[in-house]
Amino acid sequence: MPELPEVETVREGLNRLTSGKVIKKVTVRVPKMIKTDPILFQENLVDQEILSVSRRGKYLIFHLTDYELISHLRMEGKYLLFLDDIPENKHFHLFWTFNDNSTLIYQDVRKFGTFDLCDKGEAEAFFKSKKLGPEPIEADFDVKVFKDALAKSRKPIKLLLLDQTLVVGLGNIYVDEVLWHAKIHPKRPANSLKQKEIDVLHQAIIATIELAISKGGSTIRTYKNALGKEGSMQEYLRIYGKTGSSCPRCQEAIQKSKLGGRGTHFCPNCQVL
DNA sequence: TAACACACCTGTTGGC
DNA sequence: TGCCAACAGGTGTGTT
Repeated sequence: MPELPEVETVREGLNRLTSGKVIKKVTVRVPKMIKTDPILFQENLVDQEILSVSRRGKYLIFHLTDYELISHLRMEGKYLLFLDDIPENKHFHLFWTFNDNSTLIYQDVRKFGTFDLCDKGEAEAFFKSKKLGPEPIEADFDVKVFKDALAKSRKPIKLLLLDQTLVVGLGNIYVDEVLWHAKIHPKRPANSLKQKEIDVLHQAIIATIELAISKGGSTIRTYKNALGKEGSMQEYLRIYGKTGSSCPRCQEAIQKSKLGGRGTHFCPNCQVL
């Protein structure tokens, strides 16, 4: 389940493996994943060079000669590069064959991933239309702006952090982790948070994402990076997936409930509603 | 406009 | 052993 740290790790691998390659052929097996015109998608990508691969939130951006290709991995999307022979796999949905005969493949068991092909310079407008919040880094993520946004909503804090408008990159795993670190119950209304709690939460978001990136992300189910390697952040998770285990802080049994349809882990002692 | 429910999708898991 | 329902969850869309 790629969240920002996993996407960043994939980006790094893709940038290393594909920059400088020129696309010679595109095969799309699942057209519905292409959100712009699938025919134009196949035609326009031919002869395009991959200049670099960047990231905005959980989106990957392939910077091409004349276009910007925006890719979202959603739940289980992953990229694989084959230098020659390609094994048969029913979950391989998109193929880019390069000038050196290597092939980049997009694999996605659930077919949730999306692709948007934009003209050069239009990616920014695409992200603006999605109302994406700042990156969870000190330079972008202003605590005062964060505080003002929280004060305007009665939504449970977990759901607000998941919706990508206050800050990008958090998914179900890291939201549970940062709320545990900040000792905030996931169901707390956003506008009930005190200044000190917001400061701690703000720092927990930055620190958790930074640590996760340095560990290559978390491999919970099927995630692997573009080099086929697993991350190690799952060894540093304190609460996600630990239902019934002792809280590392107070030894109380960790509980799991549903919030917004998502499995939600919390310590009933440290994170009081 | 905000809040919420549900659809998308398929492999895995647990209960019977 | 086999069947079936529940579950996993990021995002878009529809409803209230």
